[in-house]
Amino acid sequence: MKHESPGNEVTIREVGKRAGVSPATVGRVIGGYGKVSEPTRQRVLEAIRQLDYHPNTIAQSMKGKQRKSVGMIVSDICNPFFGMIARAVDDTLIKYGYNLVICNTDDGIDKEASYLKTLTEKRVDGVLACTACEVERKIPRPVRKFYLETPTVFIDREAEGIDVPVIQADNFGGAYEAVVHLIQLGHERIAIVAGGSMVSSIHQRLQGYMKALQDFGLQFRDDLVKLGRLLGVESGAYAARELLNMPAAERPTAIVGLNNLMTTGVLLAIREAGMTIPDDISVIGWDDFDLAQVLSPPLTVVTQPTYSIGSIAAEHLIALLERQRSYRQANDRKIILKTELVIRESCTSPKAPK
Amino acid sequence: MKHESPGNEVTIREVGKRAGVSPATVGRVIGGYGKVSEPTRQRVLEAIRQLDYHPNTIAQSMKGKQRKSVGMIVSDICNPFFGMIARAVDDTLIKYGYNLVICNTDDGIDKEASYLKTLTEKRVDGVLACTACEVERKIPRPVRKFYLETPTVFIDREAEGIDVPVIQADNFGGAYEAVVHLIQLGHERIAIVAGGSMVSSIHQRLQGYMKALQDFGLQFRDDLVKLGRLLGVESGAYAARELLNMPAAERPTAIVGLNNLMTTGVLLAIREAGMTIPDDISVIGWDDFDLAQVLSPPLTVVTQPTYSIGSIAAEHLIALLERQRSYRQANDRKIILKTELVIRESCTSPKAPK
DNA sequence: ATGAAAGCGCTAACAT
DNA sequence: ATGTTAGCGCTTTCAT
Repeated sequence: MKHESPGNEVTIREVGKRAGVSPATVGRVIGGYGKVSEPTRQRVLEAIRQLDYHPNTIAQSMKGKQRKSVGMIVSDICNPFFGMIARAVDDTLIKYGYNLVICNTDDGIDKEASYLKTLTEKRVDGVLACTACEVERKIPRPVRKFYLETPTVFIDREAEGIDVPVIQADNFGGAYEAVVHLIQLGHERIAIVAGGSMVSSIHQRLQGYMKALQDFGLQFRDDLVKLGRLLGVESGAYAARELLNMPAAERPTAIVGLNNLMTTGVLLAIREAGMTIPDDISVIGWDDFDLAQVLSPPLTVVTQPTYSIGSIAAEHLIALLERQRSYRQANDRKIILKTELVIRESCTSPKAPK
Repeated sequence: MKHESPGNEVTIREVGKRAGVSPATVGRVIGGYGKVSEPTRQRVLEAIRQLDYHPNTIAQSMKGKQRKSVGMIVSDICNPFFGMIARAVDDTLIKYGYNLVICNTDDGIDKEASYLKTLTEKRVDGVLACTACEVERKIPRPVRKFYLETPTVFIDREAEGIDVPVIQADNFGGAYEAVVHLIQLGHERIAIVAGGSMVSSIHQRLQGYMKALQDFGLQFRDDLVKLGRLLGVESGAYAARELLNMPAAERPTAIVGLNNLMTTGVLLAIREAGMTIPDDISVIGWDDFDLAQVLSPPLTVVTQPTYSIGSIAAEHLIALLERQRSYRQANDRKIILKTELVIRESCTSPKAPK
């Protein structure tokens, strides 16, 4: 375990000694500032090579420099949606030399608060957050304070009264379109299965759902809206089972899953119940995935440009960090990207309409 | 943008002033070392609260302390396998107060080398790596050097001549079992679709495949082993198409996909070709996933204890970091976890056995 | 063009 | 029990 035994680290000073120059000069060549003559420069570079010197960014940070790292708050990196976001973010950040610190909150606001605390202590330059803050729930003081004081870009979700830029999909529109699609097919009892907590994106989707019902004169029934206790496949299956166990006359003829985990759960429950899609029940998922085309039948889904959401958010944060004024303007505080309804074969008209 | 404007940071010194004590005393209370009287301690705590002081871990690191952060090398965090590993790792690390820095290499050794460089510069305490190093390929000097000098635990893959602990599944055994299953069903032309590069875990699976063929007196045909160019669904589909386009007498009667992306690609290609599973062709996947049960037919897969691999690796690294000695012993340098063949309905006996 | 020296915020002897 | 002081490795004036 020779790594980092205090004291044996190669420093700027030793490089200087080796190259026959002062530490300051070495600093200039590695930092690329000030003036260094070409021959000196080469000698220093050679010494760096020989000693296998690596600048200590920790020490650099001490002199007011950036840490070149940003934190990312997600519910769960296992979830392909967040995986894709994280990937997009990392791809973008690395172009600017930043590293990504991942924090899984499971949508728990306390876990989020705790991660935020360690991120502050680590003095990350900024954060990208799929916050666990819920609609109409009070936000812990330290959480609000953190987001207000630290360069932050929200992803997918926003939080009331925390005015930072947010990049998200058109959740309202996407849900509206999906529900209208079902209504036009003749469905009148359309259920929604959402998981976890009442985060802003889910809230928006629910609003889109309700607006569609309303626009088409359909009665809203709150027993058709299932909010799983947690965000997970099993939770989605549980909710779907409740729906499927209703008496035939009340039972929904269509279900829309508000995220991929919930949708998987719905699919599981339908198979369990021995029902077939779309003959017995129509299904729409949220977020596309490769296997969707391979399911029998191929699944109709609402797609959002997940990768773009991540990369735009990251670019936005970088702009904030490099202090570009233009990004503090009101008109790009909120970027909403279009969703798309990809119609495959999991929806038809209900057997006995009405 | 008031965050971190140099100079306005609340320091130990201001806290001291506020509490009427020296900076050193403040350090003692936040660090929990040395002796502080209870009243003083309370005054300091109060000052910390009032000023909303947060210790600067960057500065702490300067005094030889740990950074409390570890890097993690993966191919692609989007891949559910790596997502799950990352999740397990983060869950474990956070218990010990460490944070996780994610690095996506796309299995490119140069990208890996470049991330390793920034991780050294950031002086992470250690790293967990699904290395991109391939079997029988030379490893860049800096990469080998890094792994040898930095506390490292390999995950899923190892690298020749880099003697660090590794946690992995029984790739050989898992593949052997899957292939024997197929052979016993009567298959004689069994294809393998692997993606990306010849990383040690894939190599081991291939060995298991070959051993099974050999043990049962089946001829190895290298046109039945497809190594996709990249690791991705499309690459898997491409490979599978080549297999399916073979003349019927040569065409494989079974395909095993060596990871979830490849398997998805195989499924896609089979559907495209209008073939049905398992009547026209049997399929086994690697790595289980929730939707596997919902496919028609439900997919037979080789499962590995992914979460455990991640958490064991993380625990191992922590032990290396905090307890050093005991974990440097030979007998736990390599931990191999059992796989399991989950038999569902995607395999039957081939229609016209020879 | 290069060097000397003063910190950045904190820890850890060493004093008192 | 608490204060003083000297760095950690680097950047950055200010001299030379």
